Amino acid sequence: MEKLYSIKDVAEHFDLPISTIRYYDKKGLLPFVSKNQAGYRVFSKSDFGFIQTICCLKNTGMPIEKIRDYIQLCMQGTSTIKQRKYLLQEHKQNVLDQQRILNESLKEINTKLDRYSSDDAFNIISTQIKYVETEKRTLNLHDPFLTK
Amino acid sequence: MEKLYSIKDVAEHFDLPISTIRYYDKKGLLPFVSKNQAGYRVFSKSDFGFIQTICCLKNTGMPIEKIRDYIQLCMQGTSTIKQRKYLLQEHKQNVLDQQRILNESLKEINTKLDRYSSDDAFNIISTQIKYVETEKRTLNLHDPFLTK
DNA sequence: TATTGCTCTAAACTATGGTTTAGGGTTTAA
DNA sequence: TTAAACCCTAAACCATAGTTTAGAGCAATA
Repeated sequence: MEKLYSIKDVAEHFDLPISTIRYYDKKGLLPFVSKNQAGYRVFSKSDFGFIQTICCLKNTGMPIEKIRDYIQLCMQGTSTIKQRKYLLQEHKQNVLDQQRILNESLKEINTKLDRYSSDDAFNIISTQIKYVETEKRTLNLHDPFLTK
Repeated sequence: MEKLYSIKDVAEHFDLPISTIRYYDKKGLLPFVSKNQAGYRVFSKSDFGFIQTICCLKNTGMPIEKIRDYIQLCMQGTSTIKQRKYLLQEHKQNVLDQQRILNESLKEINTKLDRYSSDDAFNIISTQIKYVETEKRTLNLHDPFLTK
């Protein structure tokens, strides 16, 4: 049941441009990929697992260089389990931080959307504008609003 | 109680480099900021509100150009409320997508961390390595593991 | 009043993560 | 056996989001 896959197969499976896969290979992210006699990359099923991991780390904002470090640790066998664990624990904290920031920002966006969607949106925004204009005038600063 | 603030004050408040604030101004994100006779930027309290919004959009991955568009709509007064709402609704969907991706990726990371933290980590990883090596051998591909 | 610290612009530079192009070989199917 | 579809590398190119530098002016204080 074992099968070989081309770079195109991989690109389609992960919805990535072929050029990106080549780029990742050049950056050292794909040391597990073989090449055939013609110099073509040939992928096996287990390579898909590694690439899935690469996409997961990429999607959570890990820089290419660090992904490469992680993959290289994987290639060094069981002796690097502790290092991989530390690396992923640190990254997990980054992901949790990103989630927190995203949540907080989403609240701000929802607050604004509620205002814009309110029946009273016009009056709310008008009042805000007037407040800013008053403050700017008091401080002798230019009125930033373009409403002539 | 009205007060003026320098670029340094703003930088410290938002924990941004001064150079970034100048960069945002150059990119058109800060049309509400005045300058004094010496050409120095002077910020008022209400400017902090706009900049808070800019940071919120930046933190959720909105490109500079789109933030500029949003701020410019704000400066055009109440007539652009509907456009602002659409812009933010679209962006909110992006944020929700980001959250989904982050959640899914976090699950994968946790799965790996569980493995690395297990008492049986060594055996689990060993077995995985052997599986890959067998597959690669069957397909006549090189063994990517560096364990001599 | 002079030093220190703050500010400015313009332009060059950097980092990251790719994409595109040029030139050329391989594979498959009609 | 040839055209279409694939694959390769190297190198140039691009976009985004800044940062740094150079050269200069303003402000506060000892």
